[in-house]
Amino acid sequence: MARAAASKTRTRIQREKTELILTAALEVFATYGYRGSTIDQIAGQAGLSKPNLLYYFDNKDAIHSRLLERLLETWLAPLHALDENGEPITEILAYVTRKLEMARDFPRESRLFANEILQGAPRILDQIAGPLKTLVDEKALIIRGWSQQNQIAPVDPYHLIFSIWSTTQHYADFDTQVSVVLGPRAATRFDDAARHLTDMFTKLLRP
Amino acid sequence: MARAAASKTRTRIQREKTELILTAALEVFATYGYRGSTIDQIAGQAGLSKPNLLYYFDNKDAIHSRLLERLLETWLAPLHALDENGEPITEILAYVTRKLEMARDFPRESRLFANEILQGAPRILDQIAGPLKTLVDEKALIIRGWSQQNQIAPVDPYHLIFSIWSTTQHYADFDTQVSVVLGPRAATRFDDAARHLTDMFTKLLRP
DNA sequence: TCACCCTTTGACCTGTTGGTCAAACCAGCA
DNA sequence: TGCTGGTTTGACCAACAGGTCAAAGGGTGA
Repeated sequence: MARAAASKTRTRIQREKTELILTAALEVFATYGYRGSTIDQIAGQAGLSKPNLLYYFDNKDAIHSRLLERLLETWLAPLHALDENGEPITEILAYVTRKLEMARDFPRESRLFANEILQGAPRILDQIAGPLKTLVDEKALIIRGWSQQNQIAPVDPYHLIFSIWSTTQHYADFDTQVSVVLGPRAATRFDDAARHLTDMFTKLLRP
Repeated sequence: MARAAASKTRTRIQREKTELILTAALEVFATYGYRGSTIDQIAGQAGLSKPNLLYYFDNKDAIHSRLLERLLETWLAPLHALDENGEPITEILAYVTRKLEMARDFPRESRLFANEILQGAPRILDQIAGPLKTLVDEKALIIRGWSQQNQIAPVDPYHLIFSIWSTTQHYADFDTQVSVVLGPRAATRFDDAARHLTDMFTKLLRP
């Protein structure tokens, strides 16, 4: 077992190198998926030798797992923030906006997640079936309540959430395609997307 | 070079085995991506030995390339069918429906495509920048025309198309997540999605 | 039926990948 | 300044992956 992993990170160097490795690994895993990525690639990206990297993490899987742990928190935060007591349409539009900002600011996290789900979520199925599903169920109930009180148009809350996830994450996961198709217009893709999605979900939800 | 690849497929066995291999490879590549898949895996899935598989295809890349070639045709067909002379909203909703049916009936093709784009589209960038972009530009022009003639509400045609792609393909690419989150409701996910998306795009486009 | 060519396979080769280890190296504190 | 324990590395290993090849096995038309 790697020395540094035997106990909680304590020295300055350990903190720095661990972070360095995770950043490099995020880049690599997000692009090639777990099986498509190699330790050498990650080490190279981090500017370390392979044995040096393995001094900080027990093995390839440990790096990946650590990334996924962190990911879920970040990932669920925006939905968590959806407030039952806020103005319904404002709340949902704010959620859309936050998700789109995450696609813009954390595209690698989005791709890491996409890769994992595409492969059948072998390593995070528990988290999907547990915390994620719980949170979605909870928020779906709130949205259904808003529907029933006629504060928003009648809508299937689950498929609404899927629509928000898919449309926003598309700008991270399929950025290659989006940018090529848009050509020069790609420069303003996130602003244009914000306008488009705000418009779309407003029209969908207005009672 | 593989014997069978030297000339156009001619014998019965060649036709059958080639098809068998491509089907197996689609399954494997769609799940693990190019680098994450092995020839042994594909051979195993097809019930063949590795050398036997390599008798029909020169190498791993040849199998993958063949799949991608076929994919683009299938992939662009529904958009191609969008008819300038049809009733605008009907045409676009029909496109949404067709795309959703493809997500339901050809999820592996969708995932293969998603995997390729996620990795930066190294092997189909030309096709994206060429035929795909050309087709999208052409159809975007039609949609813009409909907008300007007030047959549909003003909308950014490119981002409309992205929304259609993302929402429909989500049900193929993220099926693991969708099914887990929906739980027992998952049984009717495609019908529910059809209703939801029809509703959403109708409201978006109605002038 | 038999020859011919298509098909299949076991053995093998080479490069890659995940991972180990002992030894060298270095940072910081007594 | 000299320990001491954290850090780094080159060399190495076993398993795996892509791909080759010669030889054996079959299907089918003459």
